[in-house]
Amino acid sequence: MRVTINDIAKAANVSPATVSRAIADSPRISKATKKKIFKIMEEMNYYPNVIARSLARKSTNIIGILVMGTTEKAFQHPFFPEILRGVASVAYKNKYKILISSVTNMDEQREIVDDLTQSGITDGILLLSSGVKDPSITYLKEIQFPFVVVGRPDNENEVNWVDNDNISVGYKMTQHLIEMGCTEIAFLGVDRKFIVTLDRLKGYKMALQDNNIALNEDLIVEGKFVDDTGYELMKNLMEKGIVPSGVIACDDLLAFGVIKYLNEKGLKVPDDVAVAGFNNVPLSSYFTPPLTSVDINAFSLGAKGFELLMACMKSEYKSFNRAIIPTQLIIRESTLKK
Amino acid sequence: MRVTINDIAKAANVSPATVSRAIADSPRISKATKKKIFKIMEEMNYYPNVIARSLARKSTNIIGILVMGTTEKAFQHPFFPEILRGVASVAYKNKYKILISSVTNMDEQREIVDDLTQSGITDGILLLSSGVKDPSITYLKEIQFPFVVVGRPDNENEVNWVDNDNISVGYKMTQHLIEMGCTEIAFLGVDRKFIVTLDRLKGYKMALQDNNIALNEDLIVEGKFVDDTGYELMKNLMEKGIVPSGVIACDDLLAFGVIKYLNEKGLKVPDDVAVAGFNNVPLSSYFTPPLTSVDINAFSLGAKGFELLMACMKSEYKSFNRAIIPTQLIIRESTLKK
DNA sequence: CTGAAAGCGCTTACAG
DNA sequence: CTGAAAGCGCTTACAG
Repeated sequence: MRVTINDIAKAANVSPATVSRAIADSPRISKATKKKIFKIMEEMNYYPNVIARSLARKSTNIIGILVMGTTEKAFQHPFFPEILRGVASVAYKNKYKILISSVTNMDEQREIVDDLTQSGITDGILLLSSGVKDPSITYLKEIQFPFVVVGRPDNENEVNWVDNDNISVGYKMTQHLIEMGCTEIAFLGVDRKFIVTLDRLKGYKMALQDNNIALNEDLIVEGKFVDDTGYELMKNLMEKGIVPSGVIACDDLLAFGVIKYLNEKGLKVPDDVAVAGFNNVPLSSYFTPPLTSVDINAFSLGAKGFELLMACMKSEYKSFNRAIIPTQLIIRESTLKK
Repeated sequence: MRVTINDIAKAANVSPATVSRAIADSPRISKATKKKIFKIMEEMNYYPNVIARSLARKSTNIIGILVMGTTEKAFQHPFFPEILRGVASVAYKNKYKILISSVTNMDEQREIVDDLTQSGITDGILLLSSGVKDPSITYLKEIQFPFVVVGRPDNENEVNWVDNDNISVGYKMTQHLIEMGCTEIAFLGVDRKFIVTLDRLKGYKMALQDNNIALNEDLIVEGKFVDDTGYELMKNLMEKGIVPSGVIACDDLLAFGVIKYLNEKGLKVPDDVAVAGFNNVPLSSYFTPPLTSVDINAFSLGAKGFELLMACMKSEYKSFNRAIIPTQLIIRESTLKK
């Protein structure tokens, strides 16, 4: 049998209440008593049962993370583990545990959100997805359950969220390509289900405008966001007879496919076509040529997201907080035209 | 206030015990009573409190996953999310939840294992690491806590584990390179802390022997397993004046670095040097040239790992089970010498 | 087929 | 500074 708080109480000649208070380091217990209790706990190898504690406290110190993996590739994207590392690092320091669920579609997500919130297992939820019109967000707001979205949601003023400034991210990259002399810049991988891609596109458009470059809708290509379909997207574009001088892909993985296709067509990157991605995956620096990208600081997204969630779980005052994580444009050979 | 089993009992004019049994679909409750109870549960929007249930049942239906991320890069490796997907998929079907912890060293791992096992939060543990002389394994065996290791541990006959046959994996790849005409084959990324690298090395040696190729210890290079240090490892090797005709790297990430270095030195892959990796990361097919690798079926590793763990948590009969997940050699241009 | 009661292992308002 | 008691919301052996 495992040793309980009652065993400790008996051995220490105090009440279970006193042991409980000693563990919680209550100022109402004398130092001497605490010391005695801790000694006995040590000797008897006592560990508090967190389930019992959770039931009594009506709080578990567990948060749920929902990873929306629309495709396998999305889930394999290195930026998820990075966000997770960020969350875990802050959570660990604050004695929180992390329950993880990966979901493949919105319906499944709603089901899991339902379970996680109603079963009493989690104190708060972190949504790693920023789907447009996300039903989970509506629901979580409705039941007033603490949650934070990593990724700006569409109702941004009524939700706690953390994200990069993706408009600025798109702007910076476009500006960079323009400075490299590109005028016909294709923008690949716009996925209307993901706000992040729409924001980056918005930044792209703004940069063109600021540089008096006319917008050519043909250069904007919809497609999956995080996937390895860059090859096909580029192929489709060029088979329409369009050969841009620069290509911005919404994710590095797409950019790799783009470069592969260009290589096959005998076009040189960056001299014939400059190519850039976003999210700065670890391999971008090893690609041939090394890929220009934007580091989104996924670790910080996760860490900050958890901080917001903690605030949200603790505070009795309702508010909607947001946090913007800075990004860095990482210029590599793939856009450095001679 | 949330609605409890007692509220349902009152509304249905039965005892809480009956409601509890109805939820558990006990055959001892009449169909009529069940129907009445379910209807009321629905109406009152009742969800069982899993914490209370866990306390009463002394079992939580939560498993803990420990990801050993010795380096950031290791954690970012696409094969972790893939394993996780596999675990999650089977866990979800069986109504298990997943608690995830990432640890950066063995001491931290022990601490977390301690917490996870003693606090009563998890019913079983999945270790995603196969460190040599892992203290957590020793401990888990000692306290007889249900656990499974993904990756063959050194005391393989006293532990439940799932893994690929990494000796065979190393053998297959080496054999392939030999068939491509390579005789001087370098083997990069042997990390004595990771059994998987030692096993692959063993397969390499066996293949050489079977083909009557003398082992040249200079061609075996120790290094980090999952990291982007391939460039340096290859550089060190060649600066000793060694130019192999084939290179096998213990992970695709290393192989990418190797190819980058070879490119810089003006050596053609595969014609001058054939290069292969392991683990078949998503980008391997997009690399220039596309990289020969071995698919380890990470999803299956995870799924099977969880199955073993379930068996281990449920069975009253002690046994040590293992599962071997098949692998596929994926031959791409990087080793296809003309 | 159903219920009363004890129990899971904690916490905490109340009382002293 | 400490304790007795009630309570968190379930489950289950026992009894009928």
